[in-house]
Amino acid sequence: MDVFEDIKTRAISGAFAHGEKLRAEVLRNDYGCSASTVREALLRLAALGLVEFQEQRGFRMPEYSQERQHDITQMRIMLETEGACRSMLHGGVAWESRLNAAHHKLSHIERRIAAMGPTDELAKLWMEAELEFHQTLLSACGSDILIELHLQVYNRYRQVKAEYDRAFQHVANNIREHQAIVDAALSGDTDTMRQRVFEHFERHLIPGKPVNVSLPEMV
Amino acid sequence: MDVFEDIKTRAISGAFAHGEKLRAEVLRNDYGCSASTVREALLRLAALGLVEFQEQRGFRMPEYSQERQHDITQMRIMLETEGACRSMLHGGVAWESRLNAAHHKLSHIERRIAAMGPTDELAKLWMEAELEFHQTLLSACGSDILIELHLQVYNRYRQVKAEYDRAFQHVANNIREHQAIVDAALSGDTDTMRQRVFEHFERHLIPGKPVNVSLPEMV
DNA sequence: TTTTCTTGAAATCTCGAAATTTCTGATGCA
DNA sequence: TGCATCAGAAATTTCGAGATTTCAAGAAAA
Repeated sequence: MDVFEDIKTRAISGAFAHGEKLRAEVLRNDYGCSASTVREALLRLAALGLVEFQEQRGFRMPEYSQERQHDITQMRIMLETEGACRSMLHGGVAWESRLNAAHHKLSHIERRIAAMGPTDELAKLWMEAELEFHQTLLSACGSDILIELHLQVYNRYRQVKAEYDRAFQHVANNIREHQAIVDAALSGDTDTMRQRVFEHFERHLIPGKPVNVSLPEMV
Repeated sequence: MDVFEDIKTRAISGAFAHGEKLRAEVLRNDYGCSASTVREALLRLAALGLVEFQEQRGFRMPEYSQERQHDITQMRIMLETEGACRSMLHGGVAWESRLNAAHHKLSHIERRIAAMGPTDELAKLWMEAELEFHQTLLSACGSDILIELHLQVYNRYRQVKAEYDRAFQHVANNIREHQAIVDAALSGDTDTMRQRVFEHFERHLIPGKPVNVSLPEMV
């Protein structure tokens, strides 16, 4: 079993509480490996910002704060706006159809959740499809590093919103907003895309707090 | 000695060649510690993108390519533009004076290098002062995550440009461009800042390749 | 010659124990 | 009581050895 990947999944999907201490000696029991192996995984997660590390004081999950959520959301807006707009310019029809496919898969799952409520199985599928949709959005941007930084920020966002996600009360909005993003992609108008990406994230910002300043004004 | 910090410094300052293999059993000799400790440091560096890691195949330095340089430069432009403009809006006089101080220190070192050539001692001071200047530029932006991602990208940039830096042929341009950025900060005009940040990095881009699209056009 | 297999060496990864540091809370003193 | 000190316990970090995997060179087969 891949200890790193599994702990990462748990850290992102809310299996650990905000601020919870993560002890290698404890986690090893879940994997039947040594504490050193767990420690190695935790160090890598720390470098990605999913876990906090203090020398001689071990590991713990980041604390929740509204400011952190705002900050991460803001960064997602910035990276996804830039990535989506670049994809629109360079992606061509191949990208548009991949985006359409990713959206189709995601919206299918979201509609099932809206209809029958969120089972564990559906929640897992949703997590995968949601990431895939947003990654597809950026996939034709031509910048490896933009994609890499986005994944880092995306994971932190998921971690912060894990509790919120579990309720799936946003699912109706999500369906609409994702559709609006796909429409913008097909329209070819980057200003519209900017607006749609912003609207998708708007409710996770602290109202009134300033957002991006080097991007054109929104709202 | 802090193995992680020291290997990081070496990886950034060009002590290892592009593509060079990094073996824990070899590096341990430089620090008098066990291979596990070195391995731990390398894993953390890999998570930051300063070293590449392949399972069962160890660690190596990233290969150089013009595309990688362009990509990283582009990301620096994006993050520093955004961070500098936000700092201008929220930083106030305290930020302006810190920026001035950081620039004064940096330009002092750069003038000495221009006059007497780059000694090892001056090169080390320059590395520190250059980072401090650019971090000060972003320091009042109000976004922890923007600052963190910028540091990651900055380090990769330094790594890619380590050879180029050593010659210090750009030092005259640098003095002028840093001054121009400070002037823009004091002018209060964010459009000017955008332009000045872009000009500072322009020569590290691949000519003709598209840059940011969600930011206003430049050049 | 080219390809596949074998085999020994080298590199990587995992492990549990030992060394070090931090935490806890009990004791003594003002 | 309030504060400092000092064990003992617990947690963290380091270590070198052993297990596993990859790499490389030569032999065998096509």
